[in-house]
Parts: sequence; structure tokens; C-alpha cells
Amino acid sequence: MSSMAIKKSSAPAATAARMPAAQRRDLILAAATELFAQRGYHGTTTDQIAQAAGISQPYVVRMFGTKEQLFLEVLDRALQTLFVAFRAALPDPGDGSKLTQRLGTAFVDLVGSVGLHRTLLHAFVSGNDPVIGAAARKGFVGIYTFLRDEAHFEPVDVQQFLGYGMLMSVLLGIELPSTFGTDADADELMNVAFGDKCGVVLAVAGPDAA
Amino acid sequence: MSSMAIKKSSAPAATAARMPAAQRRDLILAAATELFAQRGYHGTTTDQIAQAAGISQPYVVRMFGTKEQLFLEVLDRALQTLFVAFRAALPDPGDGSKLTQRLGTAFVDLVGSVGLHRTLLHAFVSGNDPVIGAAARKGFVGIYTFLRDEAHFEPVDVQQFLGYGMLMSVLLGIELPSTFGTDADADELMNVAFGDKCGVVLAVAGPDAA
DNA sequence: AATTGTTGTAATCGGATGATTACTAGACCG
DNA sequence: CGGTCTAGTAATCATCCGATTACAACAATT
Repeated sequence: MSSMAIKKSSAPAATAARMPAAQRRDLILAAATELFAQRGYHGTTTDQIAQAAGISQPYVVRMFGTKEQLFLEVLDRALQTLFVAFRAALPDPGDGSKLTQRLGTAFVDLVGSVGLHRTLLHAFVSGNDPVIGAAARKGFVGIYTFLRDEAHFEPVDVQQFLGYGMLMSVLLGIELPSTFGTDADADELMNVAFGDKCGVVLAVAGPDAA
Repeated sequence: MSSMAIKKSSAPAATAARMPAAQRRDLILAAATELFAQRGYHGTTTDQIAQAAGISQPYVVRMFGTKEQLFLEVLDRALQTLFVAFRAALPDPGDGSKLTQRLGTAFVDLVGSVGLHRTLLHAFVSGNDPVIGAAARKGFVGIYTFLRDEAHFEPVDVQQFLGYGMLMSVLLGIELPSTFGTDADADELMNVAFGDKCGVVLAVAGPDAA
């Protein structure tokens, strides 16, 4: 009996539960997106990503070849998600909404895709890197051509829209929402920048967002 | 004779030219600003900074204690430079210029302070770091309170101004100017974002800026 | 049941990196 | 001159990190 006290089920799982590679891949990409968003490319280790995905570090490297390739794939997915959300906001629903408004709302609502804005921003400050920088430039120019060719924005609207988007991303990157309630000036800035969308942001990135 | 072939004068200077500590400090800070701007905090090594400043790596560390302290000082100087430039643009020179225009021009012209925009941006994506993040938040909120209390901006102007500033910084961070002339869409985006200030930016960050 | 491919880990390697220690050489000063 | 302070380096340490290798367990197929 006492010899049976420890069963197989209580043995520490030295190995992770088996899972189709494609599914595991998604898990890793999700974990990597969140970590890259918080700490950037150089500040994130493949081991942190592995632990967040519940597997060992060598598996992460083998699945993506290199850390750089992993980041490129994370960046690519973030851009794809962005364009899907933007294109979904293009058609006029018939209410009196303006397209600029709809696209702006779509961008803010992407806070639901955890780490998207900040990961993009980290790519956007990596222009110096020959590989990541090139991908980032291509991505940003792609956003511009979308606004010009599909949303038919005027130059002034483009400037304003991109400016608003970058401001939002920076405020997320600086983690201003997480300090909400501790500094009146900071709270005011949040309101000035996000306006009535403040609630959405605070729900995801606020102090209570575990 | 052959033993005299190598004279003292041809010996490689193993040691750097002596210089007052304060002056060397400025050299290091300048080099660090440029490197942090290009590669970010985690992507820059103290050895790279040392080489750029013409001294050895341990000297950098000893002068500032830690790499983190060095970055904080770089950030502090960048913010100081920014506020000096902003305050200089406050008084109305009597021409018909608007304050928002003058501050915007002042911000763009800071491309002359090499690495300022990008270093700030790198700090602004480091919100996750307990020390650097806190300093970055404080700096950004400081910019906001300046616009509110000293420039007397309306909330709408604040949003627009900060948005424009972040867009500019991101375009510098992505190193879009350096590719000018290779992609018509990218060039167009440059024009949309920077307008008549394009020339100033290209002069400093363009393809020919060694 | 034997074979084969897939999912996963343990161990380890080699290089990079921030920091520490101990030392040297030049300037300043009485 | 001799002593002391300052500006600087060489050498090295401990750690981290991405990548590689070799192997184990499980599943599927025949």
C-alpha cells in the first residue's frame, strides 16, 4: 500500500504533454509575442519563451531555427492580424460613422490581441538591424499603402492617423495604463490620448490586469 | 640595427590620450546616446560604447557604476536637451507663427542632436523595466505637463502634437530616411509625414549621412 | 510486434558580456 | 625629488544565452 502512495500520476512531468507541432507552434508564438512586447527582441531570451510555452528551450530553437526567425514570424503574424482588423473596418455599416473613426477604433480594440502594439513598436525601433529593420520598414510602408490605396485617406488623414497610432503604442509601451490612479497628471494624459476608449485600454493594460 | 627597426614612436598607443574626467564623461555620453539610439539598451554593449569613446570597457563601467546608470544619465540628458529646445521656442517672435508650429519645428530640428529621438523612443518602449520604465514614464508625463502648463495647449493640440512627435520618432527609429530613393511608397510616406521638413531630416538621417 | 516518424528533453558547448581587481603611467604639488 | 592623486588599461571572473548534439518516449503504420 505504502509503495503505492506514489503513483505515476504524481510523478513530476519531466516532459510536456504531447501536442501536434502546429498547435505547439501557435502556443510558442503567442508566448513570444507577449514577451517580446514586454522586453523587446534583445531583452527576451528563448528560455523565457520556452517556459511561458511550457516546453524546453532547445525545442523553441529547433522549431524556428533561430531566435531571429521566431521574431520575424511574430512580427508577420502581428501585421497580418492588424490588416485583418483594418479590412474588417473598411465597409460602411450605414450608421453615420466616418472611416477614420472606424479604423481608429479597430486599432484601439486590438489591445485585445495581447502584445500586438508593443511588439510592432519594438520592431519599429529596430531599423538598425539589417534583417528585422528591413521587415519592419516593409511592414510600416505596407500600412501606409493600405491607408492610401484601400482606405483612400488624404495625406493629412494619414499623418493624423499614424500619429495617433504611434502615440497609443508608445503609451502602451511605456506602460502608463498600469500606473493608473497613482498620478493625476498621468491619468489626465491617458484621458487626453485615449478619450472615451480609456476604459477598453485600462481593462486590458490597467493596474488590475494580471 | 635590425633591433632598432621598431622604435618607441611606432609602438601602438596602448593607452588613450589623457583627458579631464568631466570631458571624457561627455564623450562617453555622446557615444552612448548614438549607440543606444541605434541598438537600444539591451542591444548595446558597454564595450561598443567604450570603443566609440576611444577608451577601454572597464573605464566606462567604473565611470558610471553600471550600464543601467549610464542609460539613465543618457535619458536624462536627452530630456534636458528637449526641454531646453522647447522652452526656447515658447516666446512669440512676432512673426505670424503659431506656437504649435514653433514647437513642432523645434522638435524636428532636434535631429541635429544625434540619437535624441531614438534614444527617447527606446526608453519609451521599456515600460516593463522597473527602473528605466519608471524614468521613462516620468519623462513622458513631464512632456505632457510642459505642453499643458507652459505651452498652454488644449487637449486636442496635445494629442496631435504628441502623435506627430511619436510618428516622427518611429520613422527615425525604423530608419526610413536611410532608404530614401529606393522605394517610391516609402519616399511618399516620408513626404506625408515630414512635409517641408523632409530636407532637414534627410540631411542628418538620409542615405548619404555617414 | 517491429519499424518508423514525431514530440520532446538533458547535457553541454562556445561565445558574449557586465563587472571586478589589480596594476601602470602621467600630472600635480609641496 | 618624492609623494599623492587622477586617468587609464590588462587580465580575468562569473554568468548568461543561443545553439547543437544525442537521446528518450510516444504514436502510427504495416
